[in-house]
Amino acid sequence: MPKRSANGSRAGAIGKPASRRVPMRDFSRSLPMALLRAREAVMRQFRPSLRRHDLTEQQWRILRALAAVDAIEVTELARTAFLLGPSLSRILRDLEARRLIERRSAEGDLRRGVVSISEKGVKLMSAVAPSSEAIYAAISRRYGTRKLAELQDMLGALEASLAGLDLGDEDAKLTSGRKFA
Amino acid sequence: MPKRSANGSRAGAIGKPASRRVPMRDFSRSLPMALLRAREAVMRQFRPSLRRHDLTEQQWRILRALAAVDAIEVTELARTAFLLGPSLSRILRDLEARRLIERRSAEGDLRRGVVSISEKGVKLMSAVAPSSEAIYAAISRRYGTRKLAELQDMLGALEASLAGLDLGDEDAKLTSGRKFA
DNA sequence: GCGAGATGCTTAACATGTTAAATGGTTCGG
DNA sequence: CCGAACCATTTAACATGTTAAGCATCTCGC
Repeated sequence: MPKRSANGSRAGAIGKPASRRVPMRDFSRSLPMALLRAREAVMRQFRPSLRRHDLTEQQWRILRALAAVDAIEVTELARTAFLLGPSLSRILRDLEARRLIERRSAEGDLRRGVVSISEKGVKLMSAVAPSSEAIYAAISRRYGTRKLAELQDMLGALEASLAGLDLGDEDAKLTSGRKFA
Repeated sequence: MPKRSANGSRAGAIGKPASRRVPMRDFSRSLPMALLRAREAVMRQFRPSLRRHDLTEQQWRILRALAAVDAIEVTELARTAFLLGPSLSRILRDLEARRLIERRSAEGDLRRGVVSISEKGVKLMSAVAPSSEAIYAAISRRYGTRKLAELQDMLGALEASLAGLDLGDEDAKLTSGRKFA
């Protein structure tokens, strides 16, 4: 596909680094990037193990959440496994098809779905958990158990400090002012 | 702690919490979850602002990376913006269609693509950067600037400590190389 | 009871993450 | 030169993230 813009000219319009024109924090100091990179470094360790059991990261999160309780409503599960409704809905459909979970509806409220892990799901967890724990132990050893706990605390504190902050409309003040009541 | 045992729970009846049968770290102490939640808490602040400018998080990452340089090869950009090739390929196609970036191919090697931000892209960045910086400042204020720097350091250290570790085959040792059926 | 609104979940639509395969270009041994 | 191996990027296929709609059910005021 020779779709490229065949711009044979000497990069004419391409000027100097825009960083001089658009003042902006150095990319490497972006907190979201740091969190993303750290998480990816961690997940890279787990993914092959999950993959060998045909589990995605999210499916594993759901099974773990289900394994800790007897049964749980879908909305509550979404909160626990930190998944949005639509994602959870799709994943539950697949996990049910694989018979790793069981569903019914809540008594007295047919809107609510109640989910629980199946025996087959428990067996799968038993197969995965040992290696998962081993990997976690290796990470903890490598990074330092104490430091790891400290990191967890700081992450929790960050989350807590931003809870209910909602800065999302900051630039509304900068640009146009309030649009909504 | 009770040991895991397939104690033949009744079929159909939903048994007791599987946590008794599958020993596993408490879900709330999962490092990947903590990182995910923290990152989401941060990104939740930025997303509305980006959305007002019709930018996704990844598109913004790319523009930021491009703004810091004159031009950059696709592979290098993927590393900088921490995106996989296929994702980057799609996003560049869209950004080019919106004329926010410009592409050409490297002299002497037609395989390599070279990307740079366009004037229009720079203008867009100029429109977004102020609110982005304001949000970042608010987060820093709220969490503590010093603490934030410390967190960044610890995240970097975590990433570094896991670099080249690759525990992915840990459970191959545990399961004796059971083949997938 | 009953109809409007609220609630719980699912579906739709589009963008990205992820792995595998394909495409086009380059390099190098013979 | 020639073709095989290699390299950079893209395309393909499937799963999830994200927002908006859609459906069924429930609640409540009248």
